[in-house]
Amino acid sequence: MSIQTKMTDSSTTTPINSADSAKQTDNCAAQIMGLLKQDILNGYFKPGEKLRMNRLKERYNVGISPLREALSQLLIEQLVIVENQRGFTVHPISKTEMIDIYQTRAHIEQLCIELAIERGNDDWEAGIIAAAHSMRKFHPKLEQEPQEWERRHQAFHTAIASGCESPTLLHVRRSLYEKASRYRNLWLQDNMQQRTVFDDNQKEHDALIDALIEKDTVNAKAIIKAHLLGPSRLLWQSTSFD
Amino acid sequence: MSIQTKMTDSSTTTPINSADSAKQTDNCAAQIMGLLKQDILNGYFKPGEKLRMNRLKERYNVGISPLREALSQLLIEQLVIVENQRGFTVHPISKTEMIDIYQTRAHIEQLCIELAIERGNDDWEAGIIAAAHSMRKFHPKLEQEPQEWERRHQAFHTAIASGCESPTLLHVRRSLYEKASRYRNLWLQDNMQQRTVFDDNQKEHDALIDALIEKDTVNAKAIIKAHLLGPSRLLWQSTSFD
DNA sequence: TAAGACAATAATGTCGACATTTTTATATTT
DNA sequence: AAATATAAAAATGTCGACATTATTGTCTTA
Repeated sequence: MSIQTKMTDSSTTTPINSADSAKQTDNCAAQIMGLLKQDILNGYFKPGEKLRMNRLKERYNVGISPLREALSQLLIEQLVIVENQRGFTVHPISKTEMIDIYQTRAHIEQLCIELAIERGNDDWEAGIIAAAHSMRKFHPKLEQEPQEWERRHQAFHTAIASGCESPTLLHVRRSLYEKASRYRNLWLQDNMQQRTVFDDNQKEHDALIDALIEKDTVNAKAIIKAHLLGPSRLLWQSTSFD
Repeated sequence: MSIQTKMTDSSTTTPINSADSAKQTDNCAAQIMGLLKQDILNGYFKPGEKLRMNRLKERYNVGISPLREALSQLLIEQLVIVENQRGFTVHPISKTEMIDIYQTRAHIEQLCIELAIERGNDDWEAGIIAAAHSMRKFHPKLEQEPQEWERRHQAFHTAIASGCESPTLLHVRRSLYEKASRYRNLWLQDNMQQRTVFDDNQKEHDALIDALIEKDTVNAKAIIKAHLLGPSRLLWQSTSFD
C-alpha cells in the first residue's frame, strides 16, 4: 500500500506522484518532501498549524520515518519549526517577516540582474525573449489557468536571473522565492480578480526586457525592484494578519 | 547507552555534547546535525567520502533514525548529497564551486554592509567597536588558539553585518559562511603559519571600521570585497584539487 | 463556581527488524 | 588470462513496536 514497497504497482503510486514533479529516482522521503512543501506553500496546511504524524501518515500513505526526514529538510528552509517532544508545526507568518523576505528578495534579484547584464551572452538574451513570448501567448488564458501562467511568469524571471551564472546565488534566489510564495498564495486568493494589476505587470516586463537588452543596469534594477515590491505593498497595508 | 534514553545519565552524554553548542532543548537529531556539520566543515569527513550508517552509528552512539534526520537537514544546505539506495555522501568540492561561493559571499557581504550603513544606529557602531577590541586583544595569541581567534573574527564581521537588521539576509549570509568554511579549513591547515596574511587582515579591519563610521558605503564595500576575496585568491591558484 | 491536582489519552522520538538493492567476491567459459 | 555470469556479502530504506513526554478531561476542594 505504501509507495516504496510497491514501486512496480503503478495504481497506488499514481494518485500521489501525479501531483507534481516527483522524480522516480528520488527516494520516498524526497517525494514526500516535495508534496509537503507544495501543501505548505499552497496553504493546505495553514501557518502555525500543528502537523500531527497520524494525519500526515494517512494523507501520504507512508510511515513515520520518511515523514520525519521530509520535515527535517523543510526545517532548514524555515517552512516548519520543531520543538522537542512537541512535534512539527508550520512556520507561522508575520507581516514583519514578509516585508523582510520581499525586500531581501528584491535585493537578491537586483544582484542577479546586475551580474547577468555583465556576464550574459546571446543565449541569455534569446532565453529571455523565448520565455517572454511563452508568457505573453498565455496572457489571454490568465483567468482560466492562473497557475500555468504563474509557472511561465516564474520561468521568465528565472531566465533573466540565470544569466548571472552563479549556482550559489540562484540557489539563494530560489529559496527566497519559495518562502515568499507562501505569502503570495495567500494574497492571490483575494486579489486574483484584479486584472489591472497583471496588465501593469506586462508593461513592466516589456520595460525590463528593453533595459536588459540595452544593458542599462540602473534602470533594470529600478524596474525589478518596483516589480517585486509594488504588488506586495497591497499586502503590507492589509491588516488581515499580524 | 544512547543519548536520548539515558538523558539523566551524564557520563555517557558529556563526551558527545561537550564538543560544541548542543542545546539540551533540542532533540537527538538536532544535536547530531550539529556534530555532523562540524565534522564535515572541519574536514573530518573528507569531500566525496561515503557516509556509511554503521560507522556513523558507532561514532555518535545513536540509531539510524536520528542519523537520517540529521543528514536530511544537511542535504538542503548542500553539505551532503544522497542517491537512492546508495546512501549519503559528503558533498564534493570543486574549484569552480569554491570561486562561486566566495564571490557570492562577497556580494552578500557588500549588501549587508550597504544596508547596515543605511539602517545602523549607535548600538550597531558600539557593537562593532566592542567586537574589534575583543579581536585585537586576542591578536598575540593567534598562533596558540587559532580557532578562538577565528571565532572572534567571525563575531566581528557578524556585528557589522547584523546592522542590516534583516533576519532573512543574515540567514543567507550564515549559510554561505558555513559552506565557505569547508574550503577555508582545508586552506588554513596549509597556510596558518603565514603571519603576514593576518597582519594585512588587521589593517583591512581598521580601514573597514573607519569607512563604516564615516558611512562611506563605496569604500566600505570595496574593502570588504578585497578582504574576502584576497586570501581566497591564493587558494584559487593552488592546483591541489579539481 | 472556579481553580488546582490527578488520571487517562494521545502524540512524539528512538530503536530493532525485515525486504530490497547495491557492491564485492568467486567461479566459469572462451 | 580476461571477461562475463553467478553467488555471497553488505548496506540502504522503510515499517512496527516501545518508552517517554505532552495534552486533555475529570474530579475534588475551597
